Amino acid sequence: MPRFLTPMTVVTRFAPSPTGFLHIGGARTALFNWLFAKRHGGKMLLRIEDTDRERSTEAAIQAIIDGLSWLGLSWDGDVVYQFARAARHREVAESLLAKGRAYYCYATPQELEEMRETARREGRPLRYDGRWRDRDPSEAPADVKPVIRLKAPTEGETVVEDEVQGRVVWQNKDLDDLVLLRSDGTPTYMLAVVVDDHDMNVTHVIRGDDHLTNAARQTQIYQALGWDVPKMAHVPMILGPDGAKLSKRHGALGVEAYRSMGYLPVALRNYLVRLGWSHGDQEIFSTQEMVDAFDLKNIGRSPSRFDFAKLENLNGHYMRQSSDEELVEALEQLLPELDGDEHHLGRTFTPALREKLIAAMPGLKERAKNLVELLDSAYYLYAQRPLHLDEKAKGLLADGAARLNGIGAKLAAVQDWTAANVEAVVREHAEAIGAKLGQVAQPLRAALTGRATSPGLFDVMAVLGKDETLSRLGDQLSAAPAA
RNA sequence: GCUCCCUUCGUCUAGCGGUCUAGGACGUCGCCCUCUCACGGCGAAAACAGGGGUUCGAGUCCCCUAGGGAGCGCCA
Repeated sequence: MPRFLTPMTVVTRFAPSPTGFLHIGGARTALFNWLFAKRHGGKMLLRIEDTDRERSTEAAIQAIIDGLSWLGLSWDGDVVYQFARAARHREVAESLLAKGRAYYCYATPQELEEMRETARREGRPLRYDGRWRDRDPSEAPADVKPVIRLKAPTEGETVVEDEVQGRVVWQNKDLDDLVLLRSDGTPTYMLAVVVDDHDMNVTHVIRGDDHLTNAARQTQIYQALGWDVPKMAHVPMILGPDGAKLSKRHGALGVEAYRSMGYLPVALRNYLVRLGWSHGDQEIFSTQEMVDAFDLKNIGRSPSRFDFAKLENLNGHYMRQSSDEELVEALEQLLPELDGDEHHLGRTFTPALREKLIAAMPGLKERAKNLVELLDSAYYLYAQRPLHLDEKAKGLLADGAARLNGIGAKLAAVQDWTAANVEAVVREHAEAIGAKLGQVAQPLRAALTGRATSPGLFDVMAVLGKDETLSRLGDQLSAAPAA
């Protein structure tokens, strides 16, 4: 049946190895796979590559799943655990053996190490020399358990038509006979990926370009098996801010770290999608817009650096865009993740505080770049009297307390405590003493919030309420030396 | 060492041979708004790694050099 009558369903997969957290590069790879699948009405599968039994951990699997969930990247069907498919992998390796496309190799690890060492010393390529490729099995040492190696072509070339990198060509003489099955009968990554991608009907392999060389070797396995090679797209890596490889030491954080730093998933997605991919001059993408616009063609081929400043900017944008309720909700969810609890907020907000937060949120969200800052900037809402003033606030008050003389009584006379009404009183007071509004507003802000910056002063007073405002004012003025 | 990939403002990028005196965004700086800080508005500085070709014409194509990156495991 012609292909155009049976449109191929796009199937992508995200295939992390559970040896650590979901780092930022992996998160972007997952995002790209997810977007591509969504764009084409296909599916994204999740496969955990846990064939390295030594290094795979349950905690890492959980971290990956949590990270994807937090980012809002859902996968289709059940999670596939690669190790569980070992029998199938072995079967495929043996079928290759039967077809004469693979062979037993009895070289020991020590032997291999010597081989590499010699090659290194003599400046030759570090490749397996094929010493068991055509050797008669009767020569096999009885005490060595063999591995199965692919009998790779020695002439001609292997070509990968990459959706991002273009046509990439290797000379077969440069590629050696890779191990398919270890001596303990478990599959290597190289074999497992090919078999799993094939069995899972994966149509598009989108992954980091650290796999580009692997793509050539995997192509050889596909060819030996007589299977179709899926389309491949190798996306450039994300480097640290200094251009160096992202390592544990700088920048290589798990996505949960970004959550703890107060970034919104929607902002991280937007930041990540523009790292390596572009759509003309567009910078801001709703999730739907990303899905509609995403393609492989516009993924660049050069590596990019991670830039916190831009992430912050985007995060600020999405915070301003969020509803007040959503932000209070997000703050509450962040509470358990903050180190220490310097403000004794506990793990949830009291109903009264929640109400104040929502009321003050329009002014607060304009001023914060992440949720941690947002919570901190709301200090004046949950601070206990008497307020602890920071250095700048102390300075403002020391300088301007005198200009506040008498303002308490005027404010106490306000009947209907609204932002507009208190503003009128404060302006009047400033005028009466011959001061500019700022000269009164700043010390007042210091007294009421403990900080030199805050949302608009009259909004602050309105949210605080008359009693609390007057009490805080009284605390600071009575504590200050008489002017 | 060998193989492969990459190289436009500080950063992310637009550019798909002429419309490029190279555009946008973040960041930086200045001005405006203003009770502070933000937000918002306006404006500025800021890049085609270097060298050879090809072409009437090159940021765009080819080659070399330099600089980055990846891989070369019975890790994934």
